Amino acid sequence: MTCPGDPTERRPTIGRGKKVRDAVLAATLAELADVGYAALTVESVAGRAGVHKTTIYRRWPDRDALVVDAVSEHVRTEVPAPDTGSIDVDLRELARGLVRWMHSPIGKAILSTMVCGEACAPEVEQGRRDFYRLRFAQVAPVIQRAIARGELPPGTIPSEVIKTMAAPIFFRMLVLPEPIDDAVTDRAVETALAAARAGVLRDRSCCPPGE
Amino acid sequence: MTCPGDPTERRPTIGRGKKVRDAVLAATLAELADVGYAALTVESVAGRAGVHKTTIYRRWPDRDALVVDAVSEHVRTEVPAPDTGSIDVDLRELARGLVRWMHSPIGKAILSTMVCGEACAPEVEQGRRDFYRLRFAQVAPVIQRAIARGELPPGTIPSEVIKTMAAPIFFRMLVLPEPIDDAVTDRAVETALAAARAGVLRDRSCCPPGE
DNA sequence: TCAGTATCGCAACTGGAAGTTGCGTTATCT
DNA sequence: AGATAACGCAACTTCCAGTTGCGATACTGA
Repeated sequence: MTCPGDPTERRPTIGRGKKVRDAVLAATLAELADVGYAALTVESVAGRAGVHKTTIYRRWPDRDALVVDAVSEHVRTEVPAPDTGSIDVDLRELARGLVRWMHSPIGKAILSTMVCGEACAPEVEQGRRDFYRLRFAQVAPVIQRAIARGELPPGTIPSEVIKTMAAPIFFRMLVLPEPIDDAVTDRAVETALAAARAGVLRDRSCCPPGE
Repeated sequence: MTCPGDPTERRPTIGRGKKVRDAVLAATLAELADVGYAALTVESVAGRAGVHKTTIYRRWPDRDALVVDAVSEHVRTEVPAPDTGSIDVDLRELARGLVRWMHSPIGKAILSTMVCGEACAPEVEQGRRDFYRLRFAQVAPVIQRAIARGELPPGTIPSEVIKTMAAPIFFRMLVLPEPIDDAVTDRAVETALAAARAGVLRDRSCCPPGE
């Protein structure tokens, strides 16, 4: 039984270990972006990483754990929250960033992992919830500032504005699927703003419908 | 070489054949609803249908063809287009119907088939496009009548209204995922209506922004 | 009713990928 | 330089997709 800080403890990944780990995780992301979550095989990842299959299984218990590990490294990336003083400009910038991210290799890798419906590993499920919760929290200040400036009605729920903006983009990317151009992106932004300004996205439990 | 109508031709599925086919397709839908598309195995379907695996492979070339066949039978179902004289009521009825369908066994079966990201068989891909195109076409008259009544601005694109209403529901069901209650459903409807009334969902190539 | 034929059940097979095990080899740290 | 942790390798098991050959069975048409 070794505890953290125990002088007799050997760190599990040192030197060569770290290089292998990085190579495998990078290869996993590349495979995810190329063939998607369903078609990803451990042997392909091993080949791409220049590593033997056994090495992967010694570090990660199974395929899902590997994917979760590879993805979660890039899940905590900071997304810049724009602050131009105009909610129209800020929200459009967020939407364009979302679309760019969706088409990037890492974005595609994460998406293909996280859109497995209900039938995915519990770790993936939990990771997905954390991911979106974090993302919404990161960009909520953009909406809060707009409310403070009086651009959006008081009581507007920031996460609802973000979701309303993001929903049509995800819908076209994952469900339909249709190409996403600037017109689609702008329409998503304007839809979210129109709904927010109409008071649809307010918390109704605290504020009476003062229409 | 037999041609259709050739008197020497034997119909491929008669008598016993039809019962087997129905049992297998029903079992496929049940399995889809239970475990989803990714985890569906031909042997499970065979067991549930009380049929041998070989029988399935003799009638359908592979797993995907079986799923497509099972699903496509239920894809052409008519969805009633409400006509109460009020777009608010009509659209809310459409949204509630969508949510009910999503939670039904057949709805879950179809959804789990159609949300496989980019990595699904071309037949599934094509079936998905046809499915949504048909659905949008079926309910477009609801929007068109609202435009004719003056409830929505002229030039409003019916399919855009439907997509804007449906997107948040799919988003919460498939991406987040969050439970979908009446508040979420109503908010999706009001968002679509607010955007339509603000002129966001009009065809901009034909009508100048008469704001 | 009865023969003919299509369909089905069954068992045994190939092939690919997940995941495991034992052992020899290499790189890293002290 | 030597001990040791990490890696490479090969050989397995298991599961499922998909195939094949043959014997059994149920439907059809006369």
